[in-house]
Amino acid sequence: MSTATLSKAYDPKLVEQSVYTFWEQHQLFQPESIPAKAVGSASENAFTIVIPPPNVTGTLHMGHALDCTIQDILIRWHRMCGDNTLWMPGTDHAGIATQNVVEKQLRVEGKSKDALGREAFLKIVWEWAQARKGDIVNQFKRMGISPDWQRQRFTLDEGLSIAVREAFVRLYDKGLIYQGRYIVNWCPRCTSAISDIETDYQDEESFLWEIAYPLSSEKGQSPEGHLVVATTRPETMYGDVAVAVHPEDPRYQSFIGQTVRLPLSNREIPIIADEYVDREFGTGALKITPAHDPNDFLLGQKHKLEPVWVLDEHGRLKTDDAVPQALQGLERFDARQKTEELLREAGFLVSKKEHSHRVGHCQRCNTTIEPLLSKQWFVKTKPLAERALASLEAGELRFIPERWTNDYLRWMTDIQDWCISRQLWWGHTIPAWYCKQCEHVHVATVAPINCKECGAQDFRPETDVLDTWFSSGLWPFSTMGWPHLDAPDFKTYYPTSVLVTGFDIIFFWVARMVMFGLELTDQSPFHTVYIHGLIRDEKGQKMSKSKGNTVDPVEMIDAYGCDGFRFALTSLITYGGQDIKLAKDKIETGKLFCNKLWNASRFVLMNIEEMDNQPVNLAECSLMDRWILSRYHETVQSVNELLSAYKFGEMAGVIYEFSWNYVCDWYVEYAKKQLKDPALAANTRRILALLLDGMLKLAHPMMPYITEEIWQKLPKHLPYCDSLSIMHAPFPVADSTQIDNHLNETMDVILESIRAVRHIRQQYQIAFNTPVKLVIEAAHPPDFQAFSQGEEVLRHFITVADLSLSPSPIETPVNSAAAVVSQSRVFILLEGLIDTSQEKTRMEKKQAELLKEKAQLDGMMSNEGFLARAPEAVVAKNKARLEELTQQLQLLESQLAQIV
RNA sequence: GGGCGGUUGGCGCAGUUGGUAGCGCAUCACAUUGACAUUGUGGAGGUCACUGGUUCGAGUCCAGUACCGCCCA
Repeated sequence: MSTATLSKAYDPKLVEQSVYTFWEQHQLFQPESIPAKAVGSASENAFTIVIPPPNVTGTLHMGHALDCTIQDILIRWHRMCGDNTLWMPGTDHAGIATQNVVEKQLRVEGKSKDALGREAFLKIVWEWAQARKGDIVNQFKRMGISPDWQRQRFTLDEGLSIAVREAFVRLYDKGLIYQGRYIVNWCPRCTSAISDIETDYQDEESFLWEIAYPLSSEKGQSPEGHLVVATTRPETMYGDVAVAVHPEDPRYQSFIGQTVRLPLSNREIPIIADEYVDREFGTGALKITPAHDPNDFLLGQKHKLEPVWVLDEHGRLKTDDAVPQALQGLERFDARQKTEELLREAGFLVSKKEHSHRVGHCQRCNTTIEPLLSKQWFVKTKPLAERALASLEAGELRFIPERWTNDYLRWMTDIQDWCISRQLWWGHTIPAWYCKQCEHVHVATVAPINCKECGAQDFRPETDVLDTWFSSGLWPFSTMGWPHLDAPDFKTYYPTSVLVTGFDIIFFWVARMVMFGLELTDQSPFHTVYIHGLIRDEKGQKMSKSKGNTVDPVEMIDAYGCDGFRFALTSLITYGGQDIKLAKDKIETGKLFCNKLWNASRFVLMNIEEMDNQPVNLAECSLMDRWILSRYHETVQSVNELLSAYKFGEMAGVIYEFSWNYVCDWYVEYAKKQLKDPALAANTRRILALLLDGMLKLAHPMMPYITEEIWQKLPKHLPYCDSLSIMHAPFPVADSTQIDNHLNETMDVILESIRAVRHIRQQYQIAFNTPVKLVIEAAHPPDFQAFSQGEEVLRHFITVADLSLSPSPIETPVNSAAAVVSQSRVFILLEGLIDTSQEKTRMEKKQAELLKEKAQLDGMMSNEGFLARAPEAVVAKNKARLEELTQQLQLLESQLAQIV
């Protein structure tokens, strides 16, 4: 990165790796390397983001690319603003997901986790996770992001594990964690409990079986001597402990209090009455299976019925007296079929009707969930949620876009206790020990010595591990050294500033971080949650491995370059957080923009080699100079405002427009002329250098590589180029005194005239470089002033042979084509014959446009309501515009009159 | 069933205090290399889903309808 000349086209492959290596070598991502601000403490100036830690399960996808691009933009911007900026990176151990993937791999090799044993299995998972972590970090680096890799964390790290145990014990001691026997969502494939929100419900076409349960009592008055129950799960009938009917159901009044015998297993169970029963559903008689159905469990509790377990952890019918021998050991769906057959044969099956209902599936492996009554650990969420809600109300936390607040509110308000124990091996073991003597439970950060209950010294440790989201919930402070309150990072960087993530994990993750943060640190872990949309494919479909429509971000980076890719992503972000449909031609746009920036820089660098180190001399500036500086400061101002407001898409648009449509299209072209003028060359170089430096700095957060590469080639003697890297160079600050709206209007007249003349040139097929004679009638004084000031600019852009400017009305020159600009007429003198019909068409078209606008304005201005109620400024603006329009129309009419 | 989001030129999308509809891509014409053909110049293209309301004025606010998508039960 030393020669000042650039190659003809931007080649990201030649730049990205060496630039990233440069950043890393100088440890520029570490907050310690940022020059400290003159005022404020390290903590006061801190800006912190913790990365949503990706699962070590897999590879990064487009969502990660978007997520980390947004974070990198914020981080690089704040870093350049001199903030004490920390971006904490890391990965998540992803309990179930990782264990599943490794188990699957073992199966391919003909091994199983149970054969290996816990210790050997965990060793393999660790190796696997370490390898994946490396892959993920490499992918992240390809994205050009700048987190402090020195601080990288993993949820199973020693420090984070200490935090997990500490948090568990504190919550347990406060009664916010408890152990209890409840129905949980059980995945028979993962052989673990999972939480409510890890369960996805899908509509399934199934059946409703109606089964006759014979009355066992002699007092039975039913002619058939039985009660017909309806069920979607006949295979669980061996675990029935009662049949329930509605207390006011006239059909079953006489049945209440009697008993029935379970077909096939012959166990006797009571008929009970409960208002919970829906009389309209099925037969109105409900079998109660408390061990295997959540609603039945509640009814069972209410009626003090002892549950009977008939399904084991693999979803097979148990080898147990309650289950008929023929069915013992059968998988649940086989058992369902077999049960149906047996019932049919024995004459108990009354009917089988088609029925569609919603069935829970494991989010990780899609296995049908088995509701199972078991002993699990839970977080009592209500008190935690109350604090979380209060902090939202107190304004300590906000969502962008705001609408997510409602979703978050509703979920927090209607929150269920959270099942946190998992029957897995990969994860944080729950810090609990059972006394082998008296079964007393001890919860502590370290193993107990003596039983508090009976004094025994023999303990059985808990084998269950915690839900991954438990450790993720501590992430913003466990990564900072909590529970050590004097840990330097915790003191300086906590609470963090912004959390950037997708809406899909608001409940899984964001909500839990807020609850834990408030409970354990007394502070909201961040003040702003920025929620972005999902990346979809070009047809708008969600990307998924099963659909095969996933796009690998690293492949996109290989093909289009990282900066082009990042620009494209950023420009597609909307403030409302709309999902993003990503097509390749959009990324192509980003690549083209990089090339444009590269070549503009190439031009500037080629021309500033000889430059001095003086600041721009405003007194020596031409109209064009002052105009581009005005536009530049305008751009700087809006980029800063847009970043403050998290409007990334607009920021990308503003930078693109300024660089391409202002600097490249106009200023660079004009600078070519000024550079040849000895009186202007030196100052022009200063302006070019200033603009290039500014553009690079503005774009750097979004496009880190190309901006660094080019910036390094700026002359080192420039006062604003003296830092080691653009990363630590100060972000541009607008000088509002240089923003000149009057000047912008003047230039608009000139630029519009240039376009009008170009249009006429094209119409008459006058070659671009053929000099033309111009006559301008500028009877409107401001126009005259504008043309007087901008004559040089006009001459340069339209190759003028001769130009005359009149402050008063003139006769229409013979053989001329005309355009009306502002309130003036611009004539091009044509040597050949004027195509009057073409002229007429153009004039009439313009006339029609203006008349339409005039009609609207006339309507408004003759409306008394408008004049009375509209703001004065609007009325004045309309009045001025109407005057201008009238004038333009007059000019057009006189022009048309002479064409005939 | 409840909630949320979307419907704007051929395509993809902007448009937050209501004041004459913008951008990118594609398209048409011209330009052939002096930073860039990964380019330049100019043009064409829209009754802002529909209905009604509020207002001097609605893409923008309110109510309802249709279609598409997501979340929750």
